[in-house]
Amino acid sequence: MDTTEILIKIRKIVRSINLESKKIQKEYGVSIPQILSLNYLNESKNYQTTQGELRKFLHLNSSTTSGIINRLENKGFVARLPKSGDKRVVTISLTSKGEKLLKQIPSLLHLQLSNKLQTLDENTLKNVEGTLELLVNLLEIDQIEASPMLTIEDHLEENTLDRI
Amino acid sequence: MDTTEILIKIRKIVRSINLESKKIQKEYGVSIPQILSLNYLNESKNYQTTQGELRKFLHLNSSTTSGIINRLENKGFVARLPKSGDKRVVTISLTSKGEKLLKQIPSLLHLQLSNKLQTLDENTLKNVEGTLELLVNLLEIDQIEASPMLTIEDHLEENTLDRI
DNA sequence: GTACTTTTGTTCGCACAGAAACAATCTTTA
DNA sequence: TAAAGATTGTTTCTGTGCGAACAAAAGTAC
Repeated sequence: MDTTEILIKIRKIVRSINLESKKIQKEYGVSIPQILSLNYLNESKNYQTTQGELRKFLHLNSSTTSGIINRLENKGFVARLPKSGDKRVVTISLTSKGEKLLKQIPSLLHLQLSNKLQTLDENTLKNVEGTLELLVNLLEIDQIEASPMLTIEDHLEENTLDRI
Repeated sequence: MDTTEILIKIRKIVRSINLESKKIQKEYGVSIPQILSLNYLNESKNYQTTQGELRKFLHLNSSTTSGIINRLENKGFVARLPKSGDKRVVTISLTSKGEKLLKQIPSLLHLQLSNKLQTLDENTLKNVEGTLELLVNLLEIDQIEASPMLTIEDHLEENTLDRI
């Protein structure tokens, strides 16, 4: 029964993170995925990116990414600029209002989980990382198998984008 | 930057599990939370339980649990029997249709994650469990702090229910 | 150079998830 | 016993997340 306990533990971890996301949303009006998006924009060239780049960074479905951008756009933190050469591509830009917000929000490093993690000693932290990496790999093998040809490239690309 | 990488890794794990849940839902018409609920009912006395018990087992919000029961009820796998002594309490019962479904669904142990986990050797598996336990504890401390008096009991109660 | 295919995003429908507000019922207390 | 409070669920609102269907634009083939 070890494996089902692992499933439940993962569920618990997810739930805790969701709860923290809700808390942040209540305080600052933006959720964690929204903050991750704003952060990505803030560190992008010209404070701009495209839906596709953001999608790859967040590892999310295109429709989900669209929804997150919609909410940020409605609040005025982000603007869609459909101007570029390829007219299919929508350029997303951080607004000054969005930049102002980012400065007021405590960095993600101040999240409860991050804080707690930093209290761990070096070896334990490395172990945590290694275990998660193991789980990620265990799970991602199937995704590659279940996907068409391009996925292996996507996968490599994803890994190179694994930074906040 | 270790901590942000950990956050992203957790996101990836969650996403994989969600994808699997969607796949199961497409094949069998029920999602993982719904299957967990049916399983719980199947192992309960008289194939019956209450919303509150199920909520504690799933570690979910009352409104979320309500929604899951609604979907199961609409499909006829579960019935609400408002008969018990305490008229606030809603008894939930597994229908024969629900029992039939459960027999056709491969056990949760056949989930991809579970299968993969079983390929690991004893020590690695123990390590995975330990790490997740560590994360759970790290995260749950805050929930207790942030909650009113009863929470500590709730927490203990939750732990005794941590089986599928 | 028109027809087919691919790429890029959006929209819709669904499920999950939580908070807040509410209703109904039970319990306590004054 | 009548009023105040607690408990149990539901409903409503919002956000995340995915797949399917779609539209628009770009690229390819013939």
